[in-house]
Amino acid sequence: MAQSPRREHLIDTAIVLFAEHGYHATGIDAILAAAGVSKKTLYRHFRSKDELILAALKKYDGLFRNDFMRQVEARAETPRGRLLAVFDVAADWFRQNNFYGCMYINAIGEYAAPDTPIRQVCKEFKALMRRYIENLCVDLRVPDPAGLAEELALLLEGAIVTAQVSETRARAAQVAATAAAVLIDRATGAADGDSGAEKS
Amino acid sequence: MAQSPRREHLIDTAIVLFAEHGYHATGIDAILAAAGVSKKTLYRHFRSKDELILAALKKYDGLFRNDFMRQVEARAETPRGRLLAVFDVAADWFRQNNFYGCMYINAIGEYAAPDTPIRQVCKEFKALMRRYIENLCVDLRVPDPAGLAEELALLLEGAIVTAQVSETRARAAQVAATAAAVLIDRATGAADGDSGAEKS
DNA sequence: ACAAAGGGAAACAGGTCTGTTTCCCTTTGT
DNA sequence: ACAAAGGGAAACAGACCTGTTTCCCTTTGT
Repeated sequence: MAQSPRREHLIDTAIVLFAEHGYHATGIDAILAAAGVSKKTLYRHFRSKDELILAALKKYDGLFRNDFMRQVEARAETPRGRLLAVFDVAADWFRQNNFYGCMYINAIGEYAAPDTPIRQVCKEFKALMRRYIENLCVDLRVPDPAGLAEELALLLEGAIVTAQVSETRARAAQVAATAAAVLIDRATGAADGDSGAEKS
Repeated sequence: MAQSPRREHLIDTAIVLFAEHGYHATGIDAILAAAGVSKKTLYRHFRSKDELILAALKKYDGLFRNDFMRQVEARAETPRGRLLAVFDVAADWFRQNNFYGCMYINAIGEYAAPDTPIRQVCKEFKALMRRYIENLCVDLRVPDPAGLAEELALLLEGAIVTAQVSETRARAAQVAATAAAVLIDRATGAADGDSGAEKS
């Protein structure tokens, strides 16, 4: 199925190293040594390092989103439950000892030039994540699902970055989940003039 | 008095280049050429490139936070107004054509190793920003000012990152402001839904 | 069994990186 | 005016970068 097992292995190795050390700081030789493969093989499959970076970002996009959605859907049935589960899954992600933030955010930080393929892939990833959240919001039947999705996506991004910088990473996801619950409640219940202090 | 005008000019130039191109991708020579200064001068003032990076991050921390707070305080008088003004100021920041995201987030992306001085400076910056927001929340006299500050700080981080990736950058700040108003209302126990998210 | 392709190891080319040093020309203090 | 320091230009060292090429050994198809 895989075009070439060596090609895939190379991409998988590159994903790990790029995630941990960044893109400029990760030399070709480090990837080759980690993958146990020679330069000749690399340049048979990829024209340049940039092409390998692109392939890594594209493959990780599929892997990550697929895994993420699968976990969210395994944790809750209702739309509201799933929206909150997003932040539980994020918390698990943050707790991994090989968590180095979002590969795409980090990539954008190193490749700021507009209209490059790398930026394009990063934008697509973020758009697809936001769209996934939006689909959950649509199931919620709120008046403005896109608006709520934008807010929740913002919280998720903030949690990712805060977890990356912070010492206590899971805390970021918890804070985001708390705020998300408030925003969801407001979008679903508080449309009419409900002034009752109904506690969570 | 600045210790040395050349030293400061070097740091200022480095800030601009690091912000736009990142840290590994910005060579010493590029900074020297942009500053119109020779290597000898650089290595008279800094032992290494890392030390220059550190000096740039430390100086920018002061410049940015000072400017940010000044603008927030110029825009509103009340605690609530100032909390919302945070996102207006952010919107103006995002609109600048030399906006390349947060220098500290980008730095963390390139320097993931724990317990390095660079990471330390980044953590301190984020902590100081969060503390500034927390002080505004204390003035709001909400039951849990620290908790609200964490949520608002998360929104701000999310807005920064989203603006960095997105095409329509000011939109990110607007979404964050909308969500922030909801969170603030909830924390203050605002009776009805729309209690005016005006600034000024 | 034997030819053809795959691929590892390593040399190599040409750049760029950080950091040092040399030479020489300003500027400045006295 | 004159010595001392500051600092520009540029060569240099040594390392690392990407990407190419050569040589040789394995694997595989027939």
